Amino acid sequence: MWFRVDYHSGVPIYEQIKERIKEAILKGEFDDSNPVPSVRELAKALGVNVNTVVRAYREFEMEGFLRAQPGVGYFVGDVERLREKILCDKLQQLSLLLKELRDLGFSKEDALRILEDAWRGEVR
Amino acid sequence: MWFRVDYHSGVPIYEQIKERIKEAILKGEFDDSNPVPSVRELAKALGVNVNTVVRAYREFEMEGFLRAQPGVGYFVGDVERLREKILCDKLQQLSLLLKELRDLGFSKEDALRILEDAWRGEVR
DNA sequence: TCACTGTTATATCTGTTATAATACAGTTGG
DNA sequence: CCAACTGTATTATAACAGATATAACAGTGA
Repeated sequence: MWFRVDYHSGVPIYEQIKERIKEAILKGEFDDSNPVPSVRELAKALGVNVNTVVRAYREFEMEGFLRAQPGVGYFVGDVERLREKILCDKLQQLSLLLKELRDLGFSKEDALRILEDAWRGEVR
Repeated sequence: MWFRVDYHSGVPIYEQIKERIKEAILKGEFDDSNPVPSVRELAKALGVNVNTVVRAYREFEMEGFLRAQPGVGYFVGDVERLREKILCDKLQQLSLLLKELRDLGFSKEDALRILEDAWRGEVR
């Protein structure tokens, strides 16, 4: 498997799985020749219980980003919608965070400098 | 009391207390004539157990933002250090968030617009 | 048929959160 | 001194979430 779970991070395992699967979907790492791992396969590879993977996948399915096909497997849903949802969430976070910084006395000019730095860094 | 705990938010009560006390300290609402409420007083006012308030105060003390004086009460610690620590944490969040937005294909120009909006809004 | 797939259910263990009830010791003002 | 506050400590209990173990059932496809 391309990642490991961290038992000491305080973050629930099923949340970690959702996060990693989400990243992989966004990077377009899944297709017909390289499908989402089955619940048993992923559980075995990560050394966790099947139910834990099931929970992660089912929550993801309810959010519309995975489709379950009983007897066959899980498949990626609407990637573009996933991207838009994440973008929307992060924009809200950004707006909130900036207001907090402003209230803490942070200057707009310094915030601008951090923004420039972010776009200066290399793209993954 | 100037706030209430939310039993249905999923956020532990002691965390809610820490957050509210932190905000009050930052706003300079505590001094000799208006000290931090005693553990029993706050517990009674919020309708929660003393131990829950104790946990909140003790964790805050270990972070250096409250000083316990047995027999007397709790007092605010180094407010400026608290402000700096929070600022540092939020700047890290900002940097991370901006890089994520960039990787999601968000444009620097749109980010700039959100930044302008944040500093345009009213100050608390 | 066989070996996969997802689905469902039950029971159990663990750690965290919160409560309740005491008890002890330090501080302060009358 | 004493009463009424403070913080501190301990023990027991309950509730809940997270994760596990185990098992069974049904759909798919080579």
